[in-house]
Amino acid sequence: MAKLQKSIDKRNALIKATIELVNNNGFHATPMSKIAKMANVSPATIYLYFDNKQDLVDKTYIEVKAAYTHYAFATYNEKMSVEEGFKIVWKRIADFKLKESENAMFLVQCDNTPMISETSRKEGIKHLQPLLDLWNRGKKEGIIKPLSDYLLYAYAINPLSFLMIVQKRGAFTLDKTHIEEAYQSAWSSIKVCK
Amino acid sequence: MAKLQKSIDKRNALIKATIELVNNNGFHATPMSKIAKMANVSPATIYLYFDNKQDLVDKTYIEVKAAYTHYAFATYNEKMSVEEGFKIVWKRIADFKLKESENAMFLVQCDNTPMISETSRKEGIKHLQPLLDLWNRGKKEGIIKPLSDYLLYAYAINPLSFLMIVQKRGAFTLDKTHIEEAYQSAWSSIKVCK
Amino acid sequence: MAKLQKSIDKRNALIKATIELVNNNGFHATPMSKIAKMANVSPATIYLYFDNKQDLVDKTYIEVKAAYTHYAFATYNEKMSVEEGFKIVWKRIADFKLKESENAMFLVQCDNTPMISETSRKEGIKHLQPLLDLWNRGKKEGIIKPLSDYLLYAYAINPLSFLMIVQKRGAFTLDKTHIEEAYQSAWSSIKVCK
Amino acid sequence: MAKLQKSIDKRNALIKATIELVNNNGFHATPMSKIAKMANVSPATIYLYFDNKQDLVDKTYIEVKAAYTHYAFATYNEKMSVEEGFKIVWKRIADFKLKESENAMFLVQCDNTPMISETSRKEGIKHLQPLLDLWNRGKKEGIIKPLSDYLLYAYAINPLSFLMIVQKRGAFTLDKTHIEEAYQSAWSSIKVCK
DNA sequence: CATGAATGAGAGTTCATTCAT
DNA sequence: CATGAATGAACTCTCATTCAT
Repeated sequence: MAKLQKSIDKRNALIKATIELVNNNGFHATPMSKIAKMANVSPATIYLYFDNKQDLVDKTYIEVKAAYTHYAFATYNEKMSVEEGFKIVWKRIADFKLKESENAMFLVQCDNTPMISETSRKEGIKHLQPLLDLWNRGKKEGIIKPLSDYLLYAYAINPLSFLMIVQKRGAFTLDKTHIEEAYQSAWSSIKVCK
Repeated sequence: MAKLQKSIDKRNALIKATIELVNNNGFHATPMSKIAKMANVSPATIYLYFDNKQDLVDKTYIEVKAAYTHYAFATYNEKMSVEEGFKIVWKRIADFKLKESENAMFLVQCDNTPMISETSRKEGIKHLQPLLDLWNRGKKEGIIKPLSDYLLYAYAINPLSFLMIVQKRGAFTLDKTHIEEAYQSAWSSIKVCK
Repeated sequence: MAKLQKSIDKRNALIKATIELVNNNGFHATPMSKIAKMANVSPATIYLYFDNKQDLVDKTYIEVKAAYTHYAFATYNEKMSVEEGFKIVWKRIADFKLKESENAMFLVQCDNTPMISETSRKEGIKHLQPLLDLWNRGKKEGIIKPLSDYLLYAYAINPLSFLMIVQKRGAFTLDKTHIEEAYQSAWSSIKVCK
Repeated sequence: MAKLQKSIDKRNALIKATIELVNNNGFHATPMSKIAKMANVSPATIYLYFDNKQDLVDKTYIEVKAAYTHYAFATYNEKMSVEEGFKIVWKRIADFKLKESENAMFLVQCDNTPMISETSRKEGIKHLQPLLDLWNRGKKEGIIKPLSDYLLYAYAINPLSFLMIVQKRGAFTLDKTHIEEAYQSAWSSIKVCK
């Protein structure tokens, strides 16, 4: 029990170190030795928990992606109206990107870079289904524009990633007003104009 | 003169090879030796044109970014109405992302990764000024929402990058209808609703 | 007693695993962890039975060498005539090399490689004494050529190792006829021609 | 020209260092770094001449094997009588094993160990053909026993390897008399007794 | 007696960069 | 101007060995 607990701690420390270092340096500029050092273990220890570097970053990706979607849908349920449901999910996503920006930055880098294996990428995408279901419902009810899910995602969700990055780079600070404005832009880009 | 010409060819070949290889493998998984091979020069020759690897990728970034903005504004002039100007620029940007997707992909990877030096990033951003000017005009005329430029960019332009990536990954194909729909979403997210 | 029994089983399993893995991969390409796995024990357990890797392989060598010589002389006794005695021993050795080829291969690899410590090598050689005694008797009786024991061994015994190896590699299959021919060659190379 | 010469020198130095170190320590106990040091080059330089460690040792093997057979047949021609031809070749082989014992030891280790790739092993075996041709001639003429080539090799040639090893270990010194005795044993083991 | 977890040291290999030509 | 050869430094990963349990 004590042993097992300790193991999970080390695994978590490794995942955390991976996120931080990859965020700052990129995948290939992050040596295993630095990850080990930051996690306070020997380089060899990493290989007790992960097969190799690719496996480490893949598993990190999947874990962060799962945390992301879990957070996004935590307060949502399918009985909400489309507009309310979207608002709730959108706000939670915005929250995640701002409050857990380390995690969110990591996902952005993974999603825009050839550093994640294709299988892990697909694995990570699965958890978004509830949002796609919500949109389908909206389309049927004539509330959401009848667009491809990719287009809806591009306009309703993806801009938040961009905003998070520029904020992280210090060029700009997102405050509550901006969030509200962003939400309005998101909603107006996908809702059916009456 | 002949010599100089030859030099420019080599430089161009190096830039091109860098783009292609970084697109497929990422910055740090792209060795100088491969770049040299693809450009049909010796590794040592790279250092006649660029200071080091960072300089090579920085200069590549700036050159591609300049080509991008040049393309974006090629048919625009400041006497156009705000709506017309935006439409023209937006369509040119969409065009660039689809037709010159190698270049566009490269920019996306640079912009979402810590691989470009901060100075080069700033250097690359300057050329977008005409679009910001257009938006300012639109705000004054009450046509564009009075939002931060970052927000406008996030909703009006950035989604195109996302769409280009998913298309590149083969998950989705953008046709003319999608482009038109995307434009409508972009415009409705930043225009003032009357 | 039960505990001791269990220990001997583990020790034997370790020796057996060592032989098999070293045969297939060589000494240094055989990690302790694989030996442990094949013997169904923990890597740490090996160190309860052996001081270190060198000790493990040295003790394995001595054990196999002892088994080899024990087998060779099992049906021999010193009252036999020189020719009969040699024939009996030679046939037993041939038998061992063919029937216990795993063990025999292991000895060959040890004897042609710097993997065994010098002391263990000397330790292993001692058990051959009865054969040397037989030869000395033969020399005195004028039946065996008055050659150095090394020469006698080289021609009378060592060829069997070579034949075993080529057979193991699949290039060639030794049948009863071959064995008889080999014996004739062995004997004619050391007996005094009349 | 000067460049090319220098390259060949380095390659030769690497081959030589490989032989010496593998002889003393075995394949897997010979790190590339030591080979590099002994050859007075950087570890990275090895990879300009060989693909990897396996390739280095394979190519070394083939080169030494070629030198061995070249030496063996240098003074032989097919018009010699079978007995004379065999004697000449046998003596040359004995010479090689004693005078170029580093090379010969290396071959023995390669041939009794799973360190050489199967393809290289086969490549190395080809050059022995003239000896097999000689034996075939001898069999037809009724001078050589009608045995498998493997048996002939086991008794006529292979004992020399054993003798070389024990001499190298210092247990025994081969002088001219021994060589003559060994030759007689070799010849009597394969010739047809009249 | 037996272990799984942990690790320091070192393995093979790659690569950005330099330099003699 | 252009190069192929060379390399030191750093990379990922393995392994013999130890130790708390």
